[in-house]
Amino acid sequence: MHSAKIADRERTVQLFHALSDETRLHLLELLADGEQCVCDLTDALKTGQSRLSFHLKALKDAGLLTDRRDGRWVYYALNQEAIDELDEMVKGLRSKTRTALRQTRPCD
Amino acid sequence: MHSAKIADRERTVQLFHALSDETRLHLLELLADGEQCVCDLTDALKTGQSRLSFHLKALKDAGLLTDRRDGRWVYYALNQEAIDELDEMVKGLRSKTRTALRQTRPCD
DNA sequence: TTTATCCATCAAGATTTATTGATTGACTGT
DNA sequence: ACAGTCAATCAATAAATCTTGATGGATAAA
Repeated sequence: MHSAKIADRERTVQLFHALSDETRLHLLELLADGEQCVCDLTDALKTGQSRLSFHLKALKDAGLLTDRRDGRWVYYALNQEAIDELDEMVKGLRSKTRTALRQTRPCD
Repeated sequence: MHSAKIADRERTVQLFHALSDETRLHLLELLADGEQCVCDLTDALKTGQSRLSFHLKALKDAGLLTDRRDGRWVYYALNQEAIDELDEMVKGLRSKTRTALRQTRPCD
C-alpha cells in the first residue's frame, strides 16, 4: 500500500534522525549497560544539563528510551522494542537489496 | 579502545544521518530494485535535478551508493557493503542491550 | 516553611542542512 | 563545429537543528 510505505518512511526517518548524533549515540552506549538516572549521565558526558535533556527528549520522542521518575531522580532506559524495530528496518532493506538483480537497465 | 569507539560513533552518525531523510530513503527503495540512472530517479521522484543530485551525493558520501558513468548517463546503485555495515551496527547495539541486566541502579 | 537538588522547558542565538535557480562540464548526435 | 541533453556544482536563501543560559516545577531534607 502506498500510504503505508510513506508512514514507514516517516518512522524510519524519525528513528534514524534520533541516531544521527554523537551525543545521543553516547547516551545509548551508556544506557546499554542498564538504566541510569540523568545525574549519572550528566557526569559521564560532562556537559550541560539542558543540553543533555534536549538529547534525551529526542531519543525518547523517537521511542528509543523510556523514563521513570523515582523521587527527585529520573531514570532512563533503552526501549528494546525500538531497537528490535530498527533491526527489522535494516533487515528489510538488506533482504530487498540482496534479491535485487544486479542488472544494468539502460536509459534508452 | 577509546579512540576506536569514537571513530565508530562518527561513522555511525554519518550513516544514520544519510538515512534520516525521506527523499534519501525513497532513493534507496528505488535502488533496491537495481541500478538506475539519475534521469529515471528524477522521473520517479518528480523533483528538481539539483535537489536530487544533492541527496545522491549525501548517500554516496556516506558510502551507501556507488556510481558509474556510461556515456552521458550516470548510474547509481546500492553498496551492499554499507548495508551490511549498518546491519552490524544495529546488531551490536541490540546484543549489548539484550545482555544488559535490567537492574535499577539508584543514584544515592 | 525555607532551602537545595534534580530535571524539563523556554527563548535567543549559532550552526548545520536543505532548497532553488543558474552555471558549467562532459558527452551525443547532427 | 554546433546544439542539445544529462548531471555536478555553486551561490543565495530558507528551514531545521543544536547550544546556552535562565526560569520554573517537583521533590526532599533541614
